[in-house]
Amino acid sequence: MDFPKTYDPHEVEPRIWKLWEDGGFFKGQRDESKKPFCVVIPPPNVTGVLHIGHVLDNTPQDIIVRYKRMNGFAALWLPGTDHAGIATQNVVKQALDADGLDYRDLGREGFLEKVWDWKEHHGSTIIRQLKRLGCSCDFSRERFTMDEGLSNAVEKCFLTLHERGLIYKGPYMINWCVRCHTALSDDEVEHVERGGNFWYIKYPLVDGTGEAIVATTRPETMLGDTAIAVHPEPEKDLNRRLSEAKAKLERVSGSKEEKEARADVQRLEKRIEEYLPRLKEVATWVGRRVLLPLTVRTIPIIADEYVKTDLGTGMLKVTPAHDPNDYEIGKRHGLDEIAVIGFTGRMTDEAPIEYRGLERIACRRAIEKDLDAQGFLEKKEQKTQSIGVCYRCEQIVEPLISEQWFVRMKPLAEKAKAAVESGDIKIIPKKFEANYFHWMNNVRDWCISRQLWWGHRIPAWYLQIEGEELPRPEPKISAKEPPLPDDAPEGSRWIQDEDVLDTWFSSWLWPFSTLGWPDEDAPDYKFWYPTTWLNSGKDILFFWDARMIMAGLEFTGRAPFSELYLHGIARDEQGRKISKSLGNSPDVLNLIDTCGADSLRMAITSHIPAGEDIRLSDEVFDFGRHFCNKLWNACRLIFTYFKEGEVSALKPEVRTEYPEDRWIESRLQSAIKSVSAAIEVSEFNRAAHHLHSFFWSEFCDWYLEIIKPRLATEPRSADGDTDVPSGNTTGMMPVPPQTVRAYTESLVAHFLGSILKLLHPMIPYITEEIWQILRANGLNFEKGRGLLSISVAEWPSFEESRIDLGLEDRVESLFDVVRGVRRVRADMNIERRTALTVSLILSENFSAPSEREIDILKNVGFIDRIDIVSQEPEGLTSALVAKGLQAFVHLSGVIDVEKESARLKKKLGELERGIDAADKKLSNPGFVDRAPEEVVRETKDKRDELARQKEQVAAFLASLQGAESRERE
RNA sequence: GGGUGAUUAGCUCAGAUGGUUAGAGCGCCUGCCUUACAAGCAGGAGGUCACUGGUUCGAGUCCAGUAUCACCCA
Repeated sequence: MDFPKTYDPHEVEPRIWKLWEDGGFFKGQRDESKKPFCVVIPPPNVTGVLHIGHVLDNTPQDIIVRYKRMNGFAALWLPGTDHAGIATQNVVKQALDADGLDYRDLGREGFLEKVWDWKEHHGSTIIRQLKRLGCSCDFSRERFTMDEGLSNAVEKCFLTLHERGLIYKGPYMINWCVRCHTALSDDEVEHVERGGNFWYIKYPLVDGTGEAIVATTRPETMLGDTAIAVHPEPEKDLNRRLSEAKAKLERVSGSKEEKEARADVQRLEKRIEEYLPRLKEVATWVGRRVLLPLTVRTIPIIADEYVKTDLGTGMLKVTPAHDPNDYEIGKRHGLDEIAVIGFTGRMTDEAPIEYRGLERIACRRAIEKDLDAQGFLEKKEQKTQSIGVCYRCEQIVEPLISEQWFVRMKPLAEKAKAAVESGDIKIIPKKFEANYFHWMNNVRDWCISRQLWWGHRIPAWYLQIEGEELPRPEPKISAKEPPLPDDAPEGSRWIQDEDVLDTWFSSWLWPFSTLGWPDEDAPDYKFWYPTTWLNSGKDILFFWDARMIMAGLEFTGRAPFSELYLHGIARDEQGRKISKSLGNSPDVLNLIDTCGADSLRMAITSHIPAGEDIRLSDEVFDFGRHFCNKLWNACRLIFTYFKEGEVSALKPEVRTEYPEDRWIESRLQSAIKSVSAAIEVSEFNRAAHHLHSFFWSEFCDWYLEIIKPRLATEPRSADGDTDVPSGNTTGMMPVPPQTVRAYTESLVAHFLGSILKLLHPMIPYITEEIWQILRANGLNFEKGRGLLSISVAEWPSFEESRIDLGLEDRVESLFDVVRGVRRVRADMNIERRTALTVSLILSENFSAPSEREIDILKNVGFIDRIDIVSQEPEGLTSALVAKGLQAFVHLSGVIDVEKESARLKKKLGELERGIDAADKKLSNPGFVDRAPEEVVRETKDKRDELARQKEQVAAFLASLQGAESRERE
């Protein structure tokens, strides 16, 4: 097998996926000898197609699952989809529309058949696409919220809640979407600012002695008015408001809020002066009646404190059937609820005959015209207002009263709150706990019925007695049709509730229903439940996560997962939410096609801040692309040295005579430690950054450059004179004699193997492809199953003993010399082929460089000659200071003295700043007395080192100027 | 109206438990097609850490307030 010049994800990814699938590496195995680790996928909508949100959602899951799998856990990532009631019904309806069919003509059964049909043919799109992203789910366990097992779970859940008195049915003001024909939960209503009007309508007192004037944004609802409300004690109320406003003014006096507060006080004073008499007058009207314009009805004037005294006319029309606040007022006063707008958005038969059947907005226009014509319209003002629209179709939501099913949430919330408080469930990042508690403390009952056909039908049955016009209103709760009562006459029957349950009512059971619950003996449930870690978008913390916690505790008695990881949502470059309607979504499949799944994953992983939103741009994607390219090419370089024969990648001992080996080994250990730690606490961006910098800036930029000559020039066979005696190692194991080349190859292979493994959870395809190429060429990276696929290879283990900080320091000093030389070259425009000589002066604690160290300096610094000297050399030099040593680059004939002194002066400034900072601390008695001893000592050491360097730099500067004038002479 | 969060380089973001001269990628400037990579290499410029106070020997980090933005809820 060859190592292609470029990585072609389009060709590689399907091949690798097949390898994984054939190998069955992602199948969850209930291995009692291993610790279980289970993640259930947040089920994507069955109508879904892969978009950037899914990438954000699934990449972290795959990273942690692959990581745990490599760490020897019995890992299971359980995939599936939800049935997405409204969305799916809409999709199928539209498909039928396109064929010229009306779903209503098919009837409920016929329509559902079509939906199932659609699901069978199109429903797995998103699941197929998850595979393209590289998700290591156990696809043999794919679940669907409408599966038999999950439907049983829903039934069981409903019946149990009903038994426990936590489910009830009742009239309720719901948000109704006249287009989707269903109730929307509060969460499904979006609030938008839109232009609108205030209509001022006159309601004459029936005795003709005056008129009430009310302002409304929805004049068409006046047909359903059943009262006019005024504030009972306007004077008291206004004075209270005024004194509060004054108190506030006092409080914010002097701040920027003062202006606003002062305006508020003035507004209230003016209101009291100009409008209070009128308010007091109308307050006396309570109990009288007004004529409802355009109708033959009269309605009472009532007193209610909800009416605002400081705004508008101080009179409020009350329409209990069409406004949530009015509904509450109506309840308090026992008002009639007259529904003049129906579920289709058209006026009902309760409206006067000329308006019946009109669409609500058309009706509004007709009402305005008629009011005006009959002299009931006082005026009309423009006003922007916040209105609720359906999150799915953006139609204006209509508040309507209807019979709905509810879950009592308070009792469930108590336990769910406690689970997070006690730490049984950890929310990551922790800051979201505040949101969680806030929601739990203010939880409202959950309306779970939806007026749809597609979904779990509510298991409630109404008895239709033969001969009676309507079914009995009291339902019987039962999974199956109950037997008829003995006394029911012939022809009687049970009618099941028409409504279905909210889709979230099945997804809140997902962590256990997918594992076999309610069968508590189901093997998967026993082994993997409770699950370990759950990922979700922060936007569905309440929709889904909080409810899952409630359901888990209520039905299984256990928290459904122990860690809840929340990520942000995707935005475009301008910071706008990615949405279908804006059309600002990147084409994910196209990105995968052209750049590869790994590039996308790496880009996302390294850019997603913990719990914050991610701004996507081409630059972000480039980051991942560049990284994969770099990895590929580095491996290709290494491969060119390997391909001649078999190399053992089994961990060799690191020999002492190669400081670069010990250095990179030490750095690798740090990387293993920090990457593992970052993944353990779900900080994936941190893991990505560690790997990026370790691999690129250390492994490639330094290590590979240093060892190239060792790989390229040393003979492969042992017949040269390069044998190294055994025993000269840092480790315990004796090393058999081998050539330098063979030793280097196996060492590099070992490093490479570790790097590939560390990267694999983030970029699975490319690492697997490289693993396979190297394996096919005889590299025995691993024993056992890991040989077959890196996805089941063993995660590198951290070995503290291989970290050598002293050595890292020494090597860094050598690198500083190289960096300094490069800088001199760049500053002075010295070509690389121009020979340079460097003199080194060592400080006491820096032992003489070995031959190998001198070689390294020469090779990567392109230095021809290095002398160890004890005194600053004669002649023009550029001087560098590093920790433990000074270096002089001989520059007679090439130096630009001006540039060089400018550089030294700048360096001097930097050092002085550091010394000043340290001095400031050290001269502060508080610091010396109170700071920890260690910190003081470090600061002192630091100061001494900087001072030493400063002295040297100052001396260089002086001698540079001296030498220059001497040369000039 | 209530709640939560954010504000660090031109841009996107890192900066555990307060303690080196605040970092990276992209972009920018200079020089390089050096036999893995121009999607690259080497070097460089660029930040009074939103503002004002406070706590502390010491604040990008903790506290209070202000401003701006975002999200959630009403």
